[in-house]
Amino acid sequence: MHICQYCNKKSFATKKLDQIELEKLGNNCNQVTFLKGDRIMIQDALSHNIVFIEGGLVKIHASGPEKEQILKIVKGPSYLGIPTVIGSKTNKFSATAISKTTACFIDFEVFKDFIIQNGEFAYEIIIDLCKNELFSYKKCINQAQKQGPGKIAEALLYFSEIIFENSSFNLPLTRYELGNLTCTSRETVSRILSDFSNNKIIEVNSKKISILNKEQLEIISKKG
DNA sequence: GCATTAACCACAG
DNA sequence: CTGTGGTTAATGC
Repeated sequence: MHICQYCNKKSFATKKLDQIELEKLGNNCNQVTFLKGDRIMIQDALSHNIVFIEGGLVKIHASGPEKEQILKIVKGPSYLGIPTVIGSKTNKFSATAISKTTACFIDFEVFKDFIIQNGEFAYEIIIDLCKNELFSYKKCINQAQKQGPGKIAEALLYFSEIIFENSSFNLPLTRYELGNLTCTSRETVSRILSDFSNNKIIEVNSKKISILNKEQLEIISKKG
C-alpha cells in the first residue's frame, strides 16, 4: 500500500481527487522502481493495471514484421497503457526503462471508478489521451514525408525541448535505436550527425549532444 | 543520362 | 557500438 495523499508527483488528473479517493487510490496501487533496461510492460501480456510513470525515461516499442519498432520516448510524469488497458485485453506494446524509473501500477477497476465518478479527473485523462493522439499524427506525417536530416533534426529538438529541456544532453539511445525511432538506418544517423556537426549546427561527443544553432535545426526539421 | 537520397554491406577501431 | 567508404536501387529533373 502506498500513501498517495502526500505524494508530490501527482498527475494533473490525480490532483483532482479528494482525500477519500486518494486513500482508495493508495490502497489499490503499488510503486515499483526500475533500472535502465528493465521491462515495465510486456507486449501481449494481460494487463489490469494502468501504469503511471512518476519519473524517469521510458522507451515505448512494439514488435513489427521483421523487428522491434521504437514508437516513442516518454518522460515521467506520464501515464502509460491507458489505451491498451481500456481498448484491449492485452498490451499492444512494450515499455522499457532507459533510465532509473519509478512507476505506480494502479488497479484498473479503481481507475475506472474515478473516471466514471469524477468528471474533472476524467477530463484530465482525456486531455492526456488527446495530446497523445495528436502526437501520433504528427509523428506519422514526419515519418512519411521528411527526409533523413529532417527526421533527425526533429528528434534532436524533441530530446532537447521536451525530454531534457536543455540545449545540451546525453542521448539515451544508441545510433541504431535513434535510427529505429526515426525510421532510418544507423548509418544514416551517423552521417547526418557528423554532417550537422561539420556545419556547426550541433556538437557531438559520442552520446553527448549540444545544439549550437537551434534556428538552423528548426529550419531543417520544418522543411523536412 | 545525371544527381540526389538512402539502404545494405563490409570493415576498422 | 560507431564511423566511413563502396555499391546499388529508386526517384526526379
